[in-house]
Amino acid sequence: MKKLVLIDGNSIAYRAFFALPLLNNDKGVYTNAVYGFTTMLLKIIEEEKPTHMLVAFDAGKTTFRHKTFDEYKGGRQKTPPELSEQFPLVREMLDAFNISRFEVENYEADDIIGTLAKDASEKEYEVKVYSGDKDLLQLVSDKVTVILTKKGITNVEAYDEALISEKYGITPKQIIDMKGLMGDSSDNIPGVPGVGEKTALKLLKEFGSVEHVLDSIDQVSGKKMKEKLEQNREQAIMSKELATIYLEVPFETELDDLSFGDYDKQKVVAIMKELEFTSLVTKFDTEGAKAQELDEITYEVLETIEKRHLSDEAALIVEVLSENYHQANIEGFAIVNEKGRFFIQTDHALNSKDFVDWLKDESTKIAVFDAKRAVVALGWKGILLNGVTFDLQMASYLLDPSLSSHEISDVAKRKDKGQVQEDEVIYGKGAKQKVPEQEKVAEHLVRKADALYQLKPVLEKELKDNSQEELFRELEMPLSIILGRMETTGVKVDKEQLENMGTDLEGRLRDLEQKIHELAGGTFNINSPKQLGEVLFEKLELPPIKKTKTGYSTSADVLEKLAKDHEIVEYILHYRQLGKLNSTYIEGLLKVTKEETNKIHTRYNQALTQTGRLSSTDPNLQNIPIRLEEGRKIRKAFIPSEPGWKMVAADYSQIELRVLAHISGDEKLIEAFQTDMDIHTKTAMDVFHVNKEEVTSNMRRSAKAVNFGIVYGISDFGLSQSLGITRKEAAQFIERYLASYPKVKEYMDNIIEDAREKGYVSTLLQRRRYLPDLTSRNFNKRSFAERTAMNTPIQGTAADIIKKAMVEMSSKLEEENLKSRMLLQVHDELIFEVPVEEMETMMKLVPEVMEQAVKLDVPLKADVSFGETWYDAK
DNA sequence: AATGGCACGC
DNA sequence: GACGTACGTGCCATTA
Repeated sequence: MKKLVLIDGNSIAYRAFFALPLLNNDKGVYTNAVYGFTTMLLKIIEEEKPTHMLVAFDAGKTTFRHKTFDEYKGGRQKTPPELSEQFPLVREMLDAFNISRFEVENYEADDIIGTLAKDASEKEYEVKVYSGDKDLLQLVSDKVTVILTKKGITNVEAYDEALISEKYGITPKQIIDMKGLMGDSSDNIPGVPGVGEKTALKLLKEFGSVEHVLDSIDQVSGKKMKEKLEQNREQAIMSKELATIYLEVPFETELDDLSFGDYDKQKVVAIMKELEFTSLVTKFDTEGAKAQELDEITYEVLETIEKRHLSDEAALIVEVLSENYHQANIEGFAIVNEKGRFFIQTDHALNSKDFVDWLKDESTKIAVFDAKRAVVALGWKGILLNGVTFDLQMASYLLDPSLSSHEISDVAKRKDKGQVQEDEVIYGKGAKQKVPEQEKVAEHLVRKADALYQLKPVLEKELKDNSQEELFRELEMPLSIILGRMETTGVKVDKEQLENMGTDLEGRLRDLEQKIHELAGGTFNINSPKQLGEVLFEKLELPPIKKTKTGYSTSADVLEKLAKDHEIVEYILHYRQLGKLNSTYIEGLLKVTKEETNKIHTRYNQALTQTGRLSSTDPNLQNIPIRLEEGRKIRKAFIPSEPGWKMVAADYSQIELRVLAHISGDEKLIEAFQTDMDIHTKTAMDVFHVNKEEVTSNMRRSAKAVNFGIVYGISDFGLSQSLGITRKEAAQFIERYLASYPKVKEYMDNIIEDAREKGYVSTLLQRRRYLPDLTSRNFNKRSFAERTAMNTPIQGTAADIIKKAMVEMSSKLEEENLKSRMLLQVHDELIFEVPVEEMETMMKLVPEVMEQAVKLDVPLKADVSFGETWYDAK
């Protein structure tokens, strides 16, 4: 069946404008109304799947209604200029979607919609009308549904005859009579004074229409009402006339002209990108992006790969599709070099001695995308890849870590080199991901290799211009290989230990659950914040301290405040704590432990964080509990993979604050570290102006929180939260801190100024972070950017340092022929497994290498310890 | 499949 | 005067 969707353009744009905050893109163009409008369009297209579509706009200022009543729509607020300027963008978007739009002189959007709705229903179309204006309800029939915006923009309500009758007790046609009686202040339709919705509906239920009410005034109850109706006869008739949608608007357009479906997705995406609707682009791209038109590319599919196809310099694609590349399939290879463009099937490639030898050759210069992925995936198959000198992902990340994607396709577009489709277009995503026929894969891989080949010199030049060559070549590239080796080595877990802990936890969780249900007087899901909120704040009537956007907050800090009010709370907190341990750590870790070896192989993401830190996934081994003893026991399950070996852990002591002392040059801080003082006590002494003996545990706690704030760039609000004090007090704390360390204050001020001028901040080893928001007019954005400017050089330099230590540590292990293995990195900590005979060496070597990784004006300090398990290495 | 709330580490 | 306030990962519940 044919389906026509009619959209009241002005009404939806208005709704979107007022429902959304005033967004703008980086060119300062306001975009909230276009954004809302587009969201609505996408939703309509997806849900309604219309065969025909039209957006109607109001034309000009005067319409035929002004002849009837020249004050029609009088007193209306002028359209805000921030909205008016968005209408051309809305039209542009509609054109990209190939959606018909028009306006007709002298008529309103309503009339166009009414006329078409009538025409279409006569031709047996299903008609859906989208608007925010209740007037349109008069169009509802068995063929026509009117969908009104309720709240926001995508929250809507569909009105059919039944719903109108249920809500108002009248027919759609009587909506006009209702308006005639009650008027409409937004359109300046007068109606009958003193008659509102209630009275109008009552009258209509009794008399049926405006005319019948007026004919039967003597039967209307109430003297006052009779008088009013009598006095406003003409006004009521006129109001009804004004509210009536005109169904005979003259225009040429035929329904067939409104067909919808065929449009240029690239064009839509282009506009979305221009307006910075990134979330919509991703959504839209994956939903329906058709293969874009690309220029042809020539390549050979090689069955046997020989020396004549290979050369010292090449771009290589090792296509590993699964997100987790450990023991993963390789879908194929592509090579682009001066000899041509080649695709090779995986089995052909790995069976070719020439090819495998070429991969192993250390003297080649191979460019890849995501070196670690390629090396690790090949490594699991027993193939060495040794000649990688360029990783496009890494280069793009170092040049600008804030970019949301460093994918070849995106870098290619950004730099306008090569034509590459996004992987998602070729393979799909989620459950629908699949590998298409070989021809498609071959072309895609070749295009990627080709782009890589072209992009390498471009990004190399940029790295050089940024003085980031060394960071790239000497630090991150070697580190990626080292991390790959750590991941492949994996860390052994004592499964039985985990399982036993799990059994214990499950028992205790059951007991706690029972106790909680008892105290609550009924069963509910404690894991559901919604249900928990109802129990605590409604059933038990505890004071709701904080709200979230969906209901009551039940977070730990709220519960802690409630603990004194009801016994149940401490049980819930305990339940949460144990539940977390069981689901995330016990079950989570068991799930990812490799059966045959009892090893866990995490993956580090080296091209993600804005500061230069690593992150770890699948599982995340950088957030294994330590703070509470209960959780810390999880670490007992991490053990050496060889009998008799031990775990060795070394962590930097206060590395960030030492970095701060170095870059600020603050004498007091430097001295504190040179004499290896307890830095939090020292801070307390300086901030509270007391001597060492007078520092109370509370003073030290506050000082520690301030130091924490410095390291992580938190706001006065953040500090107030962690100390449980007011924002003002927190701000004073920070002020006093800065007054105590004037050089730190100077550094903070200077770095912001410097970053504003240059547009970015850098770390010791030239890592960069751009901060465009430093000049934002938005106070929040600007403050955030300022804190980032102060914090990133500190945290980023600390990241540089430990990375450098890792590279050096790796060389040392190799040079000295040590069997010890580096296993994990947790931001300021390195974990090794070490054979007994190397214990002495390693206990000395590891902290030495870490402490000497860079030379600062303060000493670096690394504490090292060992044990049978990670837990014992403390 | 996406979003929100919560909690873990640094 | 309000905004919404280190980052990153992963679990569970809820909703679409």
